[in-house]
Amino acid sequence: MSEPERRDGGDKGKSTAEKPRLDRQRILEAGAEFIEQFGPRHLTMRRLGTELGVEAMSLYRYIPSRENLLDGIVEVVIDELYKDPEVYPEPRHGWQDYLLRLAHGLRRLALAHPQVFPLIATRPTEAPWVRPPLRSLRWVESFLKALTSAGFSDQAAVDAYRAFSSFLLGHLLLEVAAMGADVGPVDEAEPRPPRSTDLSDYPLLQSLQERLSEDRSEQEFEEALESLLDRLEALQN
Amino acid sequence: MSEPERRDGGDKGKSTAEKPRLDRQRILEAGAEFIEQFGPRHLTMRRLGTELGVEAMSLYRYIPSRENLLDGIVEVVIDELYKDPEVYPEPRHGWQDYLLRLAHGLRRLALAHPQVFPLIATRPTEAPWVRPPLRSLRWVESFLKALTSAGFSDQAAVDAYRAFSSFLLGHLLLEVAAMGADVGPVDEAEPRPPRSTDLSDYPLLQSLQERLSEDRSEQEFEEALESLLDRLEALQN
DNA sequence: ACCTGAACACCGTTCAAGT
DNA sequence: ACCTGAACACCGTTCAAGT
Repeated sequence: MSEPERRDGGDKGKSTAEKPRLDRQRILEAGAEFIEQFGPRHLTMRRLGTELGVEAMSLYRYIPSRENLLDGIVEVVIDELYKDPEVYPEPRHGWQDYLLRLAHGLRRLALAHPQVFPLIATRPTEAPWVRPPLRSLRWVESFLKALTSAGFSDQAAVDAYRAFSSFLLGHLLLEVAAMGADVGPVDEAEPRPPRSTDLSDYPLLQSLQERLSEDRSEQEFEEALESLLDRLEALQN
Repeated sequence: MSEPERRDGGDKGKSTAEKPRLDRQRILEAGAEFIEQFGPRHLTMRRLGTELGVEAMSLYRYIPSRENLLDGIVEVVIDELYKDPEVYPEPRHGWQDYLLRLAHGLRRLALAHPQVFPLIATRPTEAPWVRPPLRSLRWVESFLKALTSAGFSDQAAVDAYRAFSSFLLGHLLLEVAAMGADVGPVDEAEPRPPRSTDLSDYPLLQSLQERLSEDRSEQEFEEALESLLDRLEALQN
């Protein structure tokens, strides 16, 4: 059986990723990638189609609307949390370890997808009590189980869930914003004018600007997280 | 010189808010109102024009682009903070009182503009260290002055500013989200199907659903705020 | 000086038609 | 079964033209 040339494997040297076939998962992944590259504003059914080597209209066989596309992209991205080996779906070394791992996992996810994260933060969830950035029944269940098993009352577990959510949301949204993420244009041409703000009227800002511009996000995160855990510890019975 | 009738004063009794004249401020206020009514997604140059009794093209005499319109709306809304008599631009009864008033003022503002708040939270600011939800050099200066005057070191004041920002952002974004705000459609027709999620696979959620649906946002806010102040107190020298 | 009509390039989405 | 072409209603934005 000589195989002098395989006829399907040939990549023809096209530089972009090939188009193995259209399906929902592939469209969503391409969408996530597109947003990470150009920002949510530029994601268009037509441009995404082009990206996939297909007419925009073809996407409608797999995705009912642009809104649904965005929701799907958010889902596909947060689903990565399940694949993070550092994050356990149930506590193994106590609830603090569980929460630390979960928090760090979400932070890694946010930093890996700074342009998608604002969508994770602001897209409506399936129920008002399914809060970003967890966004899934499965993780909320996991969270509550971890705490109640550790001796938290039902109410305390719920309170902890809420405090944990808003802590993560605030910190991570600000951290990705500082990376230049936004729901906005990201004008390819001019990557945003240096715009050295006029601080003449703000003496304190002037003298503190350097300090304000330092990136302390990691320390901030760790300290606030630790303080949150202390606070939660007080809720435990 | 008899003046039997003045020719410019007549109001003609039109019922809707009059169109006294087109100007930037009026457009921005109309925009804020529009977003609060229909959601950011529905705000269109053309629809806003119609709302103001004018063709969309006329807006371009005052507003260079839709992006600029959104930024202007955000600005106009946060500027309300200056008009809140409960919020002091400089501390009068100590830094804790100052921070409490500032936090409560921002919460009132968020609750008064639940549809605009996500824009306040996610629109890019003029410098990365000007964080939402304060978003203005003037408030950052005010904040830092309040704390340094109270004996905080420069670094501690900056740390406090960051912690305060992310606390507010997380809490308020989640609170307005629970009110049904989103950067999304708000389909007038169906105000979102009750969508009673299937919880059969999540026993804990099932038994805690009632508790999870309770609105405890005020207590949450107060408790987290108090805990934040405690944390900041530890930074003070 | 201020507003408008017409036009351009681009959207999301539908549907009959092609392969 | 899957993709496309043509079409519709709607955008943001520009600009010459009207009053």
